[in-house]
Amino acid sequence: MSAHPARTRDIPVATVSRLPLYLRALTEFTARGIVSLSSEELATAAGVRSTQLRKDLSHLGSHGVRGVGYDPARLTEDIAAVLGLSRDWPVAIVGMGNLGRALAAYSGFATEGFRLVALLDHDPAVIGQRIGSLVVSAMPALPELVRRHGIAIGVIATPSASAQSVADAFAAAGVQALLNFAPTTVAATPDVTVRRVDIATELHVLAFHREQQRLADVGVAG
Amino acid sequence: MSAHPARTRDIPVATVSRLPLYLRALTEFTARGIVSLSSEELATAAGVRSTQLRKDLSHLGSHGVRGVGYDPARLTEDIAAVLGLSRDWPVAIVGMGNLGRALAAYSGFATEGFRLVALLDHDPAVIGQRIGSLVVSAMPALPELVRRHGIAIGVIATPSASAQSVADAFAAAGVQALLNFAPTTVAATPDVTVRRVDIATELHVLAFHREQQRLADVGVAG
DNA sequence: GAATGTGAACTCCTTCACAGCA
DNA sequence: TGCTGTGAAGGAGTTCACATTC
Repeated sequence: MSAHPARTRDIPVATVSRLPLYLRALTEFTARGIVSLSSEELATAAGVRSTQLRKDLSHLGSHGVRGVGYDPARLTEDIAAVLGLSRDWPVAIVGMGNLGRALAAYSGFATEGFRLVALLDHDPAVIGQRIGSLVVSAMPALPELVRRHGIAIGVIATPSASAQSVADAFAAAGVQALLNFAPTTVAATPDVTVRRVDIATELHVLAFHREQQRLADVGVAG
Repeated sequence: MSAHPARTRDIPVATVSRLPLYLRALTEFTARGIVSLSSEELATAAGVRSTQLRKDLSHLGSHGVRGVGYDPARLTEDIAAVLGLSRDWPVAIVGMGNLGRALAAYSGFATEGFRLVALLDHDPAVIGQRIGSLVVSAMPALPELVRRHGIAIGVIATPSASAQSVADAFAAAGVQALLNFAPTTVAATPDVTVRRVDIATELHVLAFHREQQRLADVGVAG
């Protein structure tokens, strides 16, 4: 195994999940024509501390200049490379309810290497419908769609009850990266990465924080 | 300050963010008529280790019986109380694009104490439209809506460019818990809790994992 | 005997302090 | 002098091992 300048291995997950933030902030700076940038400026734009940013970048073999700062264009390229954004990432969404349709129309899929190539549902009333430029397929078509388009990422936008069977169907078809919007946990083998976007949980956490604040206020007052 | 059986203070954030998972799993067990439950069973259903579950519950002053297990109904109440779900949480959504509309139709808001009471947008073409049982209001109406409905949680479903100003408007109106769906970081004073749901970031993290896998495979093969 | 509850060890992440370099 | 890059310290969260209780 040879030494590699930007070994993308052993980068902490916490760091990886912040790289997209840096990328976005960098895009804005680049658009404004900025050609040099301090860690302090970039960190502020991304909503983190400058030490955090520098430590994160150190994991990917840094590209700043001491006493000067960073070149936004260069840094953008380096981060994009680590995230694999130079490749093409075909995406499929299963579940064409309100959320699925909103996601299908979501511009975030169109940018940055992600490309929506298939929409699926198991409801015969929805199958065959045209949503945007795609036609909704039936679930049995999944393996063929995965083969044809090289689908790399599967999005689960079904109700909880169907989430596990959809995850299983994706896994069986060879899709090893899943984004689960259903408010439930899905089990998967270790070779499949599952990330959860859980709106109800976020609301609960917010409620907890407000309740804490209220109790603290009452405690001080009483 | 008196000792309190379930001091909801100093519960780790990580624990709080798992409580909703336990709550969901418990709901299913209760629905099935289960009256006793081991930490192992509940943990499996929630997708965590049993030691993790027991440690989490220990932070809220546990209510299990050694050698026996937990009473789902009792545990549900205790967790719901910690999360403040016995209260009513009026929610407002700003931004009636695809995502905002999907969220407005999202059933998760209806359940568990959350109640959608206001929809807002700054586009005159959208203001006055009826979405579900609500009519879209203009942004200047926000303070009045917050007062009238006691809005506790604000949802930001606008494009990135507007996210900060919407966050500021919520804060100025006294809403101190925000859920931000815009793919950007919003700044807020410490008394305002902001949580981010970032779909693009999740996709990026998944892409990174797949890319890692691919590189590892190539490395082994070559 | 069986399962909970928890101090202690361990791992992971963040922040600090400062060495290194233009 | 100014800002990056990083070892070391500190803090947070998870897992382990086992004492505790029914």
